[in-house]
Amino acid sequence: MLDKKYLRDNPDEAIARLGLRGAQFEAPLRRFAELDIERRNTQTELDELKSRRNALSKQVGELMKTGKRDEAETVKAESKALGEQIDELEALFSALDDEERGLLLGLPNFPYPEIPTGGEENAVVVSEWGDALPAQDWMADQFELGNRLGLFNFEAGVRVTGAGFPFLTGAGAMLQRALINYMLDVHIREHGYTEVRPPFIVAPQSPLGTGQLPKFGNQMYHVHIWDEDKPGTPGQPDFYLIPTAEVPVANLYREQILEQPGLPIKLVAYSPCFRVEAGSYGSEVRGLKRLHQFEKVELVRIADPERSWEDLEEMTLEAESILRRLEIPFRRKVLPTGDMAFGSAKTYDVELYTPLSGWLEVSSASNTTDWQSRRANLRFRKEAGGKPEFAHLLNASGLALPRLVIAVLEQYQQQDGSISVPQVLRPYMGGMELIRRPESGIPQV
RNA sequence: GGAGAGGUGGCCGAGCGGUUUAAGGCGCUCGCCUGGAAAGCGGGUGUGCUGUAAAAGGUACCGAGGGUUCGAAUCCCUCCCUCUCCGCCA
Repeated sequence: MLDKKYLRDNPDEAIARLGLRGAQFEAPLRRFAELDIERRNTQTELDELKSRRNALSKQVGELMKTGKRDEAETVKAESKALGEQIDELEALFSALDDEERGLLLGLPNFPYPEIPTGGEENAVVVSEWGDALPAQDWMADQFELGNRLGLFNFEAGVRVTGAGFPFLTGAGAMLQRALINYMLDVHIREHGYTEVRPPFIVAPQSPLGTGQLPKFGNQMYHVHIWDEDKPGTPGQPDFYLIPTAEVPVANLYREQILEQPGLPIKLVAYSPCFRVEAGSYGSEVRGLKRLHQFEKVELVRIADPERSWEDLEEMTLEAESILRRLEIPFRRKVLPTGDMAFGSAKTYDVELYTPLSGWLEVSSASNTTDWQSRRANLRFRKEAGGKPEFAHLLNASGLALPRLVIAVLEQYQQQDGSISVPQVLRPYMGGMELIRRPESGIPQV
């Protein structure tokens, strides 16, 4: 959510800044300006009426006490009339206030000044690391490798749930678990994060705080509690499955004022992620590239506004450090204004390189500045007795798993068809050095 | 899921229709006192909106929402949550 006072005082600047996102926000911003004036005038008037009613009511009390019943009745009548005016004005006020709030909830964050404008094609690669491993004739892609080695089972996933919900099996499941544990350990032990195990199902207030609601509810799975009285007519969703751990973790301190918390607060969370991901199917997203359910280790920082841009740089490096340790080449892009998430002021995407699947996004690191914290009403006090101020909220995947698994499979495959387990993961896989086709195990069909 | 109790300021806790601008206490803070400190005494001590150059002031908030009333922390309705006991359960 943007700062009302800023919008009020700098309407043209606000229009120009949001204009950088491509879409037109002039109309809602102009409407906001109108509403804001009307709302405030209404409130002033309303407060005045209430003040008078309070005085009259007090007067009634005194008159009753001193036995002046008739006079009390007169004042009562006056106060009642006032009350009717108040009710009317109150209705107007809440209509204006609701519309204003709705408008504000529908506005994205201001982009950071120096980032490129335009769509996806304008993303700028700002750094690259590692040497891309060229594809060889004998190499197989992730889908074939996984099937051959019995690492996952897509058909079974379709049977059990539907497309996009694969089983990981055998060494595939172990590899995934090893990566999760390894990444958590790196962030906890070396980057100073505190681990959080969040709820995977959240009430609507939480995605409202992070910005998925009210505009993007159709990208999340809804959970309804069965109501005997009105089966089949769910109405308002009761809960959502989290699309990322960012949602519960960024809401950890929602509605709180943190007293001299010593920012940044660094949180790392593993979670499954559920996304509807309408559209875009076919061979391009075959295998593990795009799923309805995937897993992720997520970094969240609650930052001091004065140094949140440094926090963004640090977090991106922390995400990238996983790839360095696994010796997987990657590059970093700055997303242009038109390609950023709604709440982000600046986003880096980290893409790893795989021999057969090419560049794949495995992390997205964003500074949402005070946009999310305003929605979530997350504040802190820098010094005792000081004014509460909105913290900055940042998030970065550290990292998303399926595509990381793709990279490990494709890059670490051997000519004999096995996959060599990356050094750093071996302790997490009981010392396993090679993933081979199991001679015995569960049937694959 | 059943029965009972309860949700009040940073914390404890009173209030159960009108001197509540929420008693009292604790904590915090400022001042007085003191050589210094403790004790004691006195003042201050929330958040949002509004307002202002800044103040002052106004208004709302006693779990949430609605209702009754001239007036609601207080009465009524609905919901949420916490605690105790029972049941069920990984």
